[in-house]
Amino acid sequence: MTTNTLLTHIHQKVPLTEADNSLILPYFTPKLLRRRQYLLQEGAICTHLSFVAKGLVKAFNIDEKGIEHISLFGSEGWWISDFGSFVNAVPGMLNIDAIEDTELLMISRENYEELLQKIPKMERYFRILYQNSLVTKDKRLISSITDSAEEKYLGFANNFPQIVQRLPQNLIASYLGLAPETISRIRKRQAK
Amino acid sequence: MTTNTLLTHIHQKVPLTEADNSLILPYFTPKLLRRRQYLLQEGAICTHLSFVAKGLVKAFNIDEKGIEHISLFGSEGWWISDFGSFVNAVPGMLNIDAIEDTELLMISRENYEELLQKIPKMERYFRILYQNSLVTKDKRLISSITDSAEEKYLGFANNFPQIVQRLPQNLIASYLGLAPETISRIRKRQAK
DNA sequence: TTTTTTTATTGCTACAGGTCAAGTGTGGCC
DNA sequence: GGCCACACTTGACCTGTAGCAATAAAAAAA
Repeated sequence: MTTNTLLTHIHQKVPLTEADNSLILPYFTPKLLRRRQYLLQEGAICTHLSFVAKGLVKAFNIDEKGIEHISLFGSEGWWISDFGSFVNAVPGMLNIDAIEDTELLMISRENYEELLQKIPKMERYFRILYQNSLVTKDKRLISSITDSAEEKYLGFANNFPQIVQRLPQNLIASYLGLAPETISRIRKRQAK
Repeated sequence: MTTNTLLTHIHQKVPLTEADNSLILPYFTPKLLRRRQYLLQEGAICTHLSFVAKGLVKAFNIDEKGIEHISLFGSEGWWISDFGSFVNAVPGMLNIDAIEDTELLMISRENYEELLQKIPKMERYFRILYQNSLVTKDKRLISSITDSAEEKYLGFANNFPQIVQRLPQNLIASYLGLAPETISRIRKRQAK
């Protein structure tokens, strides 16, 4: 069941009892997303955090030239949202849509706040989750400033071997801030 | 007093009583850093989180070519550490040193863990702190991928007007992933 | 103050990676 | 099977920004 994925994921960070489980689950609503379907569009306020139980989604913004910049992929076990918009309840600039058919578990801002207040373990869970996310983002930031195109691609392919296979390379390019042609040339060089 | 800066900062996110204050403070140790003095060097395990009560520090890594890449500045009210190294207790790749004479309040990993367990308000404080940091880092990441050199510089100058004044432009360049000459040319263009 | 060190400016040149365009798969689907 | 839509490849060219070097200016040290 899709809720198991979530509970397992939380359990990895904070031990949960059966009682905890049944306390937590009512805060979440399941949602199915079909390939290409939008979860969020630019300008809207992001009202939910979404846990990806199955599938693959992407979050991206569109610049003045109309070019998509993917800032985040979400596959099994990842959370996805326009976090800035969610946290501050302001209109965001991110779009989120599904790359594959996707199963989500969503929690609204009100439920999120209540969950954190009522269940200290969940406050702890999110503190640890964010702690780890920060470490990951730091690394990505350093890579985006320090690394060459080739290093960026290889680093990504290394860190997310499963996901790379499921993604067309133009999406990888967008995520890494490279042109699709550049990825093509890098792959060619690698295949030597 | 330097501890006031910290308590005020925490208080902005979670209300504290006088009793809370005196419960929290013993977990921290003050430390003075003189200009150019190192707080942490590459390869070491980062054992403390440091709150900057006064002054200015920078965190940076050094690439194979010996070039410094600044990933973070810390001035009054900011936390600084090699977070990845701190969280996972592994050797880090960041150096931290003082740009100005600096007053820190430091907390060790053991004290940090204990503080979080014993004082739920502090668990909450750090969850909120990390939540906000994530939003900031997301923005920075998008900027580093989407923006031109000029947009990066102007965005930074806009977001941190106070800090820009205190920084030589080669450090700003390093932070933004640009050459110092590029900053110089941008400033010249702006001055038209 | 004078000296030394650090930082900033500016012109010239080089190159990584972007852009454009044309051509080549390749898989779904009527 | 043939058509359409995408994704990928490859070459030719362009451009923003880096790198270098020499000089000037400013800040720190003595």
